[in-house]
Amino acid sequence: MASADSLALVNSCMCTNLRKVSRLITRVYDNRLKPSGININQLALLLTIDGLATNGPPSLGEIGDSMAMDNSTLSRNLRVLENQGLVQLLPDPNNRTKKTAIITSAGNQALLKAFPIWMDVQDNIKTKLGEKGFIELLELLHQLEGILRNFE
Amino acid sequence: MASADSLALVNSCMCTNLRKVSRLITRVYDNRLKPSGININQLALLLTIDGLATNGPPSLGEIGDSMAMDNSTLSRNLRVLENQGLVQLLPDPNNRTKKTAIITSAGNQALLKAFPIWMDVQDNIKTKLGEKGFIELLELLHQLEGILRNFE
DNA sequence: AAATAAAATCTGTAGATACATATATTGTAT
DNA sequence: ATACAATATATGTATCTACAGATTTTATTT
Repeated sequence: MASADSLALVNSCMCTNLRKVSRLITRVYDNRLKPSGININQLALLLTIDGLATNGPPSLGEIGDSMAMDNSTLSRNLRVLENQGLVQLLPDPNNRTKKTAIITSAGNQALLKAFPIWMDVQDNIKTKLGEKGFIELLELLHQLEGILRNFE
Repeated sequence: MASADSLALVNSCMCTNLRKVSRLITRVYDNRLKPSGININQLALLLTIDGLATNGPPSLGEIGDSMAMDNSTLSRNLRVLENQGLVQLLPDPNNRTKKTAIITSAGNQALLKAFPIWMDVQDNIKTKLGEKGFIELLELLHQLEGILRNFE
């Protein structure tokens, strides 16, 4: 290829940039969340389960849809939380192919311990990026998410 | 927690959103790139190696820095490319602790095969998001990258 | 009612990610 | 020149990611 242009190319790739920033920001959040015993992925899982629980415990499918996470990935990620005693997986009484997830009291404790740390990191980034840029970035990510969810 | 708020919370988390969109966009790119034999991570690696090669083959450390990828991760990702015969890892003659990476002819062929596909997906997303939004998003990601690289 | 299709979850396999630690080399201080 | 510190890469371990295919149950068709 053309050596000189390759860096400019990869620097303009939406996918590569998202992956890179995703790596960077995950390290920052995970590092800060360490004292809480859970990482940002596990925090997001717990919050999603909690958020979807208004009409009974959500099924794995619902959780996976909400997080845009492959069901096989979700299955294994929930296994980790289950082994840590933070969630419990129960069969759906109305449909034996389905399984539902509920947060244990230990899970709720982890959530409460992680929350203020999350808030602190989030605010820190918001300050550094500026409120306007922060909101703009979230909005663009939501737009892109919609596009990618219906990509051909 | 407060069930109703949890979804709003996770929906406003910069890290969670970046991770989610990163999953989604990686699936789209990887799916399209399948005929080329390499995925978007491998394409980014090859382009970075190529881009850094202006003054001789780059060391693993340089590549990892450029991609904001942990060196242990990079080491394993390069192993995959090496096993596929797309890159070659050579000892640095000036420093025996260092290793440098060069792209093989098979690697260049993969690159040339992947490039038009990459361009097509990239243009497709740019059209759907709008040129303005696309550029804005890239700019905000670059800003955030700078912030995260120097986070305390 | 039996056969077929569809849906939900799990497993096999493979790659991506990073922290902690080990190993080997280079650089520095005494 | 030797001892010590710093640098670069690799390995152990664990988690995250997803495609393909298997299994079980539910829904539909005939």
